[in-house]
Amino acid sequence: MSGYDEMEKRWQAEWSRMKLDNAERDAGKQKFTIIFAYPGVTGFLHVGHLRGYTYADAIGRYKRMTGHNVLFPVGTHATGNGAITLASRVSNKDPDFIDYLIRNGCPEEKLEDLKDPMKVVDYFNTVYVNDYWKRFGFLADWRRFTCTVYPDYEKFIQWQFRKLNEQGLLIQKPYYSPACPVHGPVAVDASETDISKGGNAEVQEYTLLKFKRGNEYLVAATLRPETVYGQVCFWVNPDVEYVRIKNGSETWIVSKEAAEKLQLQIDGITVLSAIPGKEMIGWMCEAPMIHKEVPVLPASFSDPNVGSGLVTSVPSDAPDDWISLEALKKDPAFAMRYGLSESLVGSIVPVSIISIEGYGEFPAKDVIDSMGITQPGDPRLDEAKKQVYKDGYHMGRMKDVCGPFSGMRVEEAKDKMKQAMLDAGEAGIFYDLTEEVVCRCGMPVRVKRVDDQWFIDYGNDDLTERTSEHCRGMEIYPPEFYENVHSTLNWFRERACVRQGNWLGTKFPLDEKWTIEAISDSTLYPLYYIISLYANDGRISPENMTEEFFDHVALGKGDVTEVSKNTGVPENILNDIRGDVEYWYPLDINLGGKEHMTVHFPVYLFNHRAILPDWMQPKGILVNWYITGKKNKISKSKGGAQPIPGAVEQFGVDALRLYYAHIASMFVDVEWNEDSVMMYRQRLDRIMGTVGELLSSDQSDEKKDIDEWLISRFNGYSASIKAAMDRYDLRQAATAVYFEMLNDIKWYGRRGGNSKAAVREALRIWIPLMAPVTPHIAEEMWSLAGFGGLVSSSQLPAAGPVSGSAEYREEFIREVMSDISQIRKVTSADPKKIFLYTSPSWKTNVMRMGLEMMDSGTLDIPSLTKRCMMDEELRKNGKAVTEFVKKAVTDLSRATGSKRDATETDEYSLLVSAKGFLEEELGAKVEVFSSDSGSIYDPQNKSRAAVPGRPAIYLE
RNA sequence: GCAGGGGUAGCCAAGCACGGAAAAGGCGCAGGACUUAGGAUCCUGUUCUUAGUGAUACAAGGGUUCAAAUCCCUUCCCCUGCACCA
Repeated sequence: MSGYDEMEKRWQAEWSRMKLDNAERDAGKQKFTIIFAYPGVTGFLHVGHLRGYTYADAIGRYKRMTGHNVLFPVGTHATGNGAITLASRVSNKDPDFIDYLIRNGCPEEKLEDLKDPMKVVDYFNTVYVNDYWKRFGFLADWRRFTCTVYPDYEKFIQWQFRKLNEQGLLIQKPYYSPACPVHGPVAVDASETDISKGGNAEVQEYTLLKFKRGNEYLVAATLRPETVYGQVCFWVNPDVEYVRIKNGSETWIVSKEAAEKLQLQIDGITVLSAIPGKEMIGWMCEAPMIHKEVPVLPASFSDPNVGSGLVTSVPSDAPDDWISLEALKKDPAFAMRYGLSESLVGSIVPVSIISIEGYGEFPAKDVIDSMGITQPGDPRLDEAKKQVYKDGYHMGRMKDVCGPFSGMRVEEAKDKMKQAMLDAGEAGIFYDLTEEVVCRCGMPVRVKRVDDQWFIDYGNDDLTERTSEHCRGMEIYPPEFYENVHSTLNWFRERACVRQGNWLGTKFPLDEKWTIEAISDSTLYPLYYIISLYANDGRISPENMTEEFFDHVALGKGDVTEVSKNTGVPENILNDIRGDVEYWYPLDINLGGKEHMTVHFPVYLFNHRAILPDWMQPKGILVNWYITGKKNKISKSKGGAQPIPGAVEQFGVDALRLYYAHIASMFVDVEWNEDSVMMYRQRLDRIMGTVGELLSSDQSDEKKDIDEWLISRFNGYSASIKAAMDRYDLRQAATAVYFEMLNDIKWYGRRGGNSKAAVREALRIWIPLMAPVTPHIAEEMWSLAGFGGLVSSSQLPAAGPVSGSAEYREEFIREVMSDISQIRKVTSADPKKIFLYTSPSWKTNVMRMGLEMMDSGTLDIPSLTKRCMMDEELRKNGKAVTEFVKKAVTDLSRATGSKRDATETDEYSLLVSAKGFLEEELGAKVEVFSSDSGSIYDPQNKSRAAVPGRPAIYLE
């Protein structure tokens, strides 16, 4: 129990009472609009998610305190089948899931409700807003909250798609998508939201090779159509039952499983009859492209679930083929069992077709040999296959035996040969998943052809170009993303934007049998936060939100009176909305997790560019990396991380916020670690304790040097922190605020600083700087200091002047102390007396001359020496001067600033004034001498080592 | 496959974009102070060397430069994201 609960809630209530969270248009103030990419409603969030959100709030708060009118709206994304899945798990009384809900604080009586997907959405919306964002002290404009499945939001999305259509950016074409027979298209991805198995599967394109035998075809599926010139035989699994199928006018033979898959991809396929694999062994069939008769041989590796279940054999470049052929040759008895004569098997010789640097005639053999694989079925064959494939693809060249493709690079030949066979009717295309995928409902997921799939045409050159161009003028962090966002935009092709099946989401306006897919309905939405305000309080309703309405408020089209008449929205409301849009748009910052670099951000940019005018184009993007779990990622679905309410209770909100802000740069992943958060908790305790002491201790009105130092330092921080915050570098800012400034305050006290005025001035600088990241404690201390008002609504004071000399003088003292303790350490002595000798003034003079020459660019050892020797006084000291000049010149060429200060500081009186302090700190008597003065106590002649900025030291 | 990031002290992590003083800050560790029993706090130290102002480091190896963790090249090793998943 942190005990901060009460304080946090008190200030949150106060901010709310003062309406700090509401964003209202104010023409006299510069606006700043920021959002974070809203989360999907898929369950409880964990501490990792708050990282990005916290950045957004801290930035918003900082902007508020630097003269901006800030709009920071939030929402959620419920499109998809997440809520449906959750609801069905509740309906099915899935014990794990029920337990998960209860454990995360869902009241038991709520469960009945959650059988309804929309209630699930509502429930989690409440949790996100109240338990996470409000609890974290965010100053978001809650009135604008929206969710992608709200009827008004859907109107907006439909409008957006009409606009895309007007631009000619919606296109239709066939598409191959993983689909469940019951639920339609499903997402196959590592998070396994839609599916229960096979998250790593990918859709792969196979080339179907047709091997003619009489009037039917044995159909093999291959990933390597470029190897057809190396075909020497054909593999059939003798233990598998295959089927004849009718495809148009042709009869094909494939595995039963493949037939089922093909039916989803090719119309009119019917199964004719079964045929055991055994029966086919020994057949001869004509290989495509090369038109040679090849024998059908038995192979156990031929899997009915993969591809067509039949495999063409290219031993030269396929390790499986090579090893299986070898095995067959070595075991004539086995071959005989299938009626294969030894001479037939023996006559099959691999054909070398691809030359790859570093490989011999038969790449497959080379890999097998180097990996030490000796028989079929070795699990490493998979790896061997990948190796040969990869090297062949990138470095390979087709050999002379490859007809018209001879000499081509494999990369190029692959497509050309595939196309040639397709054109000749010798091949087909088939899509399959790389591993078994099972839907949440238990049905197998297969690749299905969808004929009239709609796409958004992100491949459009003009759009890509204009979007890319706009990005050059944006503020995009990290810089790497600024650089490579262009290649991401270029890489984008058509993207399927609608889907069918049991999904929550907006109906596609051009054809309502489709539902708009989850990424596509979340591209232009920041704009909707401006309008949602009016929808949420009932000033407008979904029925009002026609195309004309959005054209007017978003694009400024049409005449208000006319639009008002047609939409039923009063003119003044239309004017207000339009005015808000003109004021708040575009977005200054869109903040999202690193995955969005290739997902949301590109489409966000594209859609803005496609639909909205120049002045509404986005200004900034900020990407945050993740908080990860130990070893593996913490994830929403799999859990493993601390629930947010528990963490809040344990550490307090501000400690968590500071943890996010400071633990690492935004652009690296961080492993979640409770001890680290605790450390930040303690640091905040220390700061509050220190400030409390400062406020309660007796202070004087007396002015001291150290006061000037403190204020100078704080002014310096104030400026550098603002600079850091302007770059959104919260970490650097936090280092200064929570570490360096505290250290300085401590040093100030140690040096005897206790001026009431200086302390108050320092706190007026310091506390507001804490407000963006740790607003609750900042507010608490602000009020404790009696500064009046809320620090959260105050403005950061302008940074005052920095005194270089005050800071140098203090640095000088610290270095003297450091040198003394250094000497003490090496001598392990415990001196009773410490003698300090400041530099003789002739050295200071030499240094000054050096600085002058440096300024005029004429500094070097001989010139400075010469100049010194012209001086009567210096010449007396000839040898020492030459030596010092050497040193001074090297020093000066490294760092000039501190040397300049050194020549301008009266070190003797500075040390004398610090004498008391030094004696106390060092626990010894301190004597200060100037090397210039005639009679000094210096038994070891240490004083000759003294230089400006570095007094000599003698311990005794 | 496509695209991108990184290797700095025992650990985390700044700095590298605009090359110029062992390299911020934190953690950990060691000593001390304090005074308590707190997941305290405060000092000091933490590459080596040395009565200090010296030497040497930034994955490895080359190069450019008066000067490189920072720029260029090569090699090795890690990591991340990738479209109907948000």
